[in-house]
Amino acid sequence: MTLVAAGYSRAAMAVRLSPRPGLTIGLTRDGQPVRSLTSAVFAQLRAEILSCHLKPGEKLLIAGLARRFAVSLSAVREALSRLAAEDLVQAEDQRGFRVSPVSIGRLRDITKARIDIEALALRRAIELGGADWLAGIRAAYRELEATPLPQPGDAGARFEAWRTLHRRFHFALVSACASPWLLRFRDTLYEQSERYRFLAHGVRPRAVGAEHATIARAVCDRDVDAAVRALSDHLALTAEIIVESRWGFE
Amino acid sequence: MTLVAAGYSRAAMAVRLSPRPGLTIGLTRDGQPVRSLTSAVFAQLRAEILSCHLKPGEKLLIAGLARRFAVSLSAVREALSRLAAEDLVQAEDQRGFRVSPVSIGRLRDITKARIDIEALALRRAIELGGADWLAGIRAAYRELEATPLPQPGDAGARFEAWRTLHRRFHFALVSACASPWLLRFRDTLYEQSERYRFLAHGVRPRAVGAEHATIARAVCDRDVDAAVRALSDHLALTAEIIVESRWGFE
DNA sequence: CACAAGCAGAAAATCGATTTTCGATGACAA
DNA sequence: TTGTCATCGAAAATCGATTTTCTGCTTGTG
Repeated sequence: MTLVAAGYSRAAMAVRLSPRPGLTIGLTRDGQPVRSLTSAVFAQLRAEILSCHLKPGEKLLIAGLARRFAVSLSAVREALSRLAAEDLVQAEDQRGFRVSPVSIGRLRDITKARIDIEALALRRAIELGGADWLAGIRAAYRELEATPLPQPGDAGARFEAWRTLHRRFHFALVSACASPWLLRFRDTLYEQSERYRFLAHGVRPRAVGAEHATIARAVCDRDVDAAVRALSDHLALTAEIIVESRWGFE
Repeated sequence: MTLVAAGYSRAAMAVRLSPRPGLTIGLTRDGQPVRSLTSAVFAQLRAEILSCHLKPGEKLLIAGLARRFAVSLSAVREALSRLAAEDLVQAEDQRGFRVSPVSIGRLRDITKARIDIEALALRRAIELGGADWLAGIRAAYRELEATPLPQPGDAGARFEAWRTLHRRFHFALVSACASPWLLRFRDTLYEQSERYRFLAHGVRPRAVGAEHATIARAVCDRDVDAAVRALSDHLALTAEIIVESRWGFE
């Protein structure tokens, strides 16, 4: 029966994915459930890199990861290849993989490019977005506001919760931009900066809420220039704070 | 001895790479020689997709490709994963890979995003570029001019030669932009449009040379607005022609 | 001492056998 | 007829054994 068969498939996948230590069944970035071991490994590694659990520059031993996740070498290799494509890890033929390094220079580049590209996307979104888009922004903003900013030393879950809402708010702003490619690039850069954001988390008090409010207000007023300016300032300030913090790697 | 050992390595790699039918030792995009089978397969597939030898939408059977290149399944899988990251192929868990489809909508998106991003990069390049940069542009322009535009029906090699120079000219324009991320995104989009360019090659006579000249002149005059305008027009016109051509896939 | 060559263990890359999933086809009941 | 469900070959995914390459250490030499 299809239902039972499908049920069985899901169950089988759960059986295959879940009992592996350190591997949790998650969702891909487009909200699809993970349907293969490789994707699960990919997601797990990605999360660990973004949260700097795997440190910038760290060598990634394929055999070690395979043992840790209880999967085969190929699964790990493929996951690493995919991460390399987003520049979260770097690959060199015959020499394996390592977590992409971080540096002030890279952060500056990411930030500048991000400001430019977010601006492009935001302009288009303001031009094209309808009432539902604005409603989405307001909802995302309210949710974000309602969630306490995680304090340094907070448990991972608390941090994750805020992080998800923050991501969602920023995505809501540009979601009406109607250009898959711009959104994709924006997403790549957002992800890149997430790692840096983590490194400098909580080093300096800051009125993030007010900044978000300014952006949201300008967008809702459809004031393109003010919105772009507010967003740019927001991103630039984040980068500044991170640079100031002089984090532990480099 | 180190030297002999190194020589031996290279020879061994050549032995391993070259006798495979349909697989040629090439260079990676950063000019490094290909040092692994996987990279060779990646490069080969990429070339075949860009030249539409592998048709948009076509299913890519892993086993078939592995047989064709005389390599293992894993090598092909990994190559395909990498291609998926650039959106030259699409992957779906448990369902394999296919060449990314083409469509008017996608072309429009690629073109719009490309115009925006090339403009960003060009502005920065004009701002930062020195004499060597200008010299590079002039050299690339002269070389491109000296090469006859390939006619429809021309041999692949002729086509490839022009294509390489064209790529090099456009890259020269923005090469001084000093932002790895912008350049990377630009490159991705250039590559994407190459496939479309191929589909509509030669459908309508056009003064490409003059367009390139206009761009080069404005850039050499450091006239930012004129340069950006000329480049945008150039890209937009290309897209228009392709759309007009109503190519055979969709 | 500085430097080349040789060697051994570690790690990456490759392979093809095995397992799992997909998808088309046909049987059967409502 | 229409919609389920079982079946079966094809294709994808996974695995771990094998081969190749790298890397650090040791030894020998000028």
